[in-house]
Amino acid sequence: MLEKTYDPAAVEGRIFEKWLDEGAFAAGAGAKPGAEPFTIVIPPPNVTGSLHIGHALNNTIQDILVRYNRMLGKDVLWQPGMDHAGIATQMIVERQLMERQEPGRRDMGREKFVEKVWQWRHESGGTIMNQLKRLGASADYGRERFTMGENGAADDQMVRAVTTVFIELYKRGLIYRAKRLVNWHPGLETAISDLEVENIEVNGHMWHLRYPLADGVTYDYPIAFDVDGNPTEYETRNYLVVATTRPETMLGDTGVAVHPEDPRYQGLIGKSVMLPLVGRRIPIVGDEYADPELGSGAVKITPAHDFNDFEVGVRNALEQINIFTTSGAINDNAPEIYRGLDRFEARKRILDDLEVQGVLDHVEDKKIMVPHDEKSKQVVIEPFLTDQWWVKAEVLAEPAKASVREGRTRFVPQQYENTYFAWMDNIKPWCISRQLWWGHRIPAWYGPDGEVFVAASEEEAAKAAEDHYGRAIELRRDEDVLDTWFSSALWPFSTLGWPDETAELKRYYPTSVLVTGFDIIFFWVARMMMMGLEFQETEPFHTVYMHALVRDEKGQKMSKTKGNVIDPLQLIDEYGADATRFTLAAMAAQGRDIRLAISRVEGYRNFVTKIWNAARFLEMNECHRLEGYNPSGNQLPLNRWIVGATARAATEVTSGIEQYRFNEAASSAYDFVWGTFCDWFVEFAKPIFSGEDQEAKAETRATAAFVLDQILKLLHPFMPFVTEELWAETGKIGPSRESALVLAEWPKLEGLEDEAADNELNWLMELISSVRSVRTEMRVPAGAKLKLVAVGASSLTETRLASHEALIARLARLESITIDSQVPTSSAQFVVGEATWALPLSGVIDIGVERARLEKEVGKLEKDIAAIDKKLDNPQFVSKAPEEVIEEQKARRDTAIERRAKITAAVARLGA
RNA sequence: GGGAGUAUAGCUCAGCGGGAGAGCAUUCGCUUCACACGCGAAGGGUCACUGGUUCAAUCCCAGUUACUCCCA
Repeated sequence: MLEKTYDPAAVEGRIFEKWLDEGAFAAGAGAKPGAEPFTIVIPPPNVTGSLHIGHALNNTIQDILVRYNRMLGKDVLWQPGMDHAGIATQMIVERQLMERQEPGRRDMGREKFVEKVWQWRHESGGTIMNQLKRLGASADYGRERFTMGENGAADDQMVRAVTTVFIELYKRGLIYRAKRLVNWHPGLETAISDLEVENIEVNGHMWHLRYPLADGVTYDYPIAFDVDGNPTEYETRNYLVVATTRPETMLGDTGVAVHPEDPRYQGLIGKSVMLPLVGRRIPIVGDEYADPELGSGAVKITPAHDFNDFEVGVRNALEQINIFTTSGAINDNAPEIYRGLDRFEARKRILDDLEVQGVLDHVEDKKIMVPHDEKSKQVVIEPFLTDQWWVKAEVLAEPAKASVREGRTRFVPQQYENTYFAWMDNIKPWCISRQLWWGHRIPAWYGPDGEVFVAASEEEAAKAAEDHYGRAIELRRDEDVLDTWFSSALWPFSTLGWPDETAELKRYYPTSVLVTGFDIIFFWVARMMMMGLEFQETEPFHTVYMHALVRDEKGQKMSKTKGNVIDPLQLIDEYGADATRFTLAAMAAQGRDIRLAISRVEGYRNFVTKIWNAARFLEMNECHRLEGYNPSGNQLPLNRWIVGATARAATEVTSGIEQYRFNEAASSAYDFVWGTFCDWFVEFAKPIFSGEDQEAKAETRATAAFVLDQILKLLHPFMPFVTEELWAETGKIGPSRESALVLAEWPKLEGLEDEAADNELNWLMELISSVRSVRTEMRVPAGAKLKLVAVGASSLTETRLASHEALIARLARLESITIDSQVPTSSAQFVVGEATWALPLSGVIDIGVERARLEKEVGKLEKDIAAIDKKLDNPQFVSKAPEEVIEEQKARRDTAIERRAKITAAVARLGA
């Protein structure tokens, strides 16, 4: 006997262990012979991460797809794993060393430090994998991969994959080394990706500075204008005003740009200014980058510290002078008094000095966008000129764009293709080197003259160097590591064994679908597409499903600082994994963010309990599965109806999942299970179970057990735990189960619909609902049993009444049901089908209330009829609308008129 | 500045050209032999606004307003 309520906490762990023990998640488990493969690679979570609500949604959707396809009998692989998160992991271990007051990274040296990080990875990294298990994710954990491999050794397959790709791309001229501006993190002292930079609007200033013209040059600057904007008055100036939001960078200025068409400054192009504080003579150049409308129209150019200035510098052959150290202090390229000052301290000092020297013209307040480190949002990112390794993403992007344009990879929802193209069309060279110790070390060695040798090992590099120099020579390995995403981009094939030609690679690549959030479309999709096409010649996935962002109830992004984070593990603890998953699935409408409300989770927890109790009820009534039960062989309309309804539900759930409309699949299942099976079928079955008709009882029991089986299957992808538990419980009696539910066959129900049975049961439900409704409106005490009189009943209705009398009496709380030609006096009346039904309520009925109730309905019918008449009276409608629409309108009109007549008669019968 | 999205019941959201829906909340009733995490019933909407297309618009198109996100 099942417990009264389902206790997820007591069941989930045990069920999960069982699945693992049975190898239910292993690649190919339960696959039919000759089955086609279905593959999903997990978007690798970060080894330092823990499960947040976005992961919960992402993995719930993957698991729904995986479990569904597994039940279809496909050869399913869900490949799990994590990435090594270069920066985050290194930071965690460094912080840990500090807390333990152990020697820091630089004190212990690279080798020892990396060892420490590995130790951390094995001891405390990857908690998220266990958290995914709590969610019920059915990935093939035996195949878990890590972007750094088992230990990072050169011969580890995951490391070889990265090395091979690097060397190949280098050979193909798609990787190169160059000195360019990068986004520099002065705290971590490494380059970071543009995608790790967040531009934040802050209150800043625009400082206008007077740069004195060299060689005694002067010019006339307009200071007054007529109505047409033509200058009427000039003053003679021996300086040029430039505007800047970052005055400290002036130490690195190597030019001033004005627009070549700007009449104010045209004559100054080719002349020079003397840079204040520094005393450097720098040229005035004409460049369209200078916007005459912005600021003074003249702009200082600091090629080494601004992305736009860098371009201007290249165009005009300006010098690049770096004035910062790697930690963001002023370096030796600046005048001595500023050296060693932090960049913010330097700004203050420089402003003071400029003011003293009369260089500061004026200051205005301005909202400015400042690049910040997107994780901490505290550190200001610095454009910084360094030697880095780059991938020609603009070349790799071409085939990746073609794949989507030509439909070999499609996005669901499709509108995300725009985002993809927008980014791909403007893709910039990808900086792949990072000044870290944790990561794939770049396989490049340098000779004493700076000659580069890219090779798979030190031996190979040494050999190449010997060939080059004609003698053995000492090489120095590149200190840097690769961007974590460089290795993640290989994930769809590196996890399958590449560069070795494994059976898995052959079988499971390309994968089927990538499930991810739109916020990381560039990280994942674009890079995996580029690498997949370059190294496997095939797109890594045919479908990219982009799911929504989970927000809080008010629509705000969840964040720790706002304190509005909903922890999925807490939800699982409180409501169970099934309710948590079902909520996320039910709210995952395409192209729309999810505003997660706890009340929804609670509601779906109730749904889990409801299913549990329905199963419990069946168990109590000996509804056991029957060997050889044939759902199309049912005799009773009730049973013929419910199996048909089950088939409809199965079709809806199936098509919902197939179309990535998870909310539709979930709500179809919910409506069927609660609204049809529990609310009606089970209620209808009760009198049969307690009745004497043994044949009807046997058929209904078997049908109930059959339908419950289908329900468990249909819900399994959404609620794996409770369904598996019930599958086991209901498997204890009757024919033995062929497998656990996780490997059971997805429902294939065809030819079970029966229109006659549907009509009969729909009539029955309408009749019962009508009685209940009238009872409530007439304020009949719930306990009171009424008489029901049918007037004007057809023979079909009489037959139906006869066969369902006990049932109707029970569910509508009736004392008797009779057929008469007259409506008894003092009756409440209603119409179902062709008949008028009366509930004699003498002494109870308030004629006024009853009249009002009926007249309200007449009024509603009048309105409906008028609306339909308006359509039918319109010749345009009759001539242009499709035939079936016209027929439908006519039919609706007829039934409404008929009904109106009956209710009007009922009103008349109430008398005066 | 460029791009995308969203406005439907008190709240959170479905609704894919012909009769406005769900869950939660609200109100009323219920020791109905699975379930109060329940049962039954009810109230509640100018489908943001203005035009257009169409025989017909919550739905398609254009514009307006408000909000959200992405990119600069």
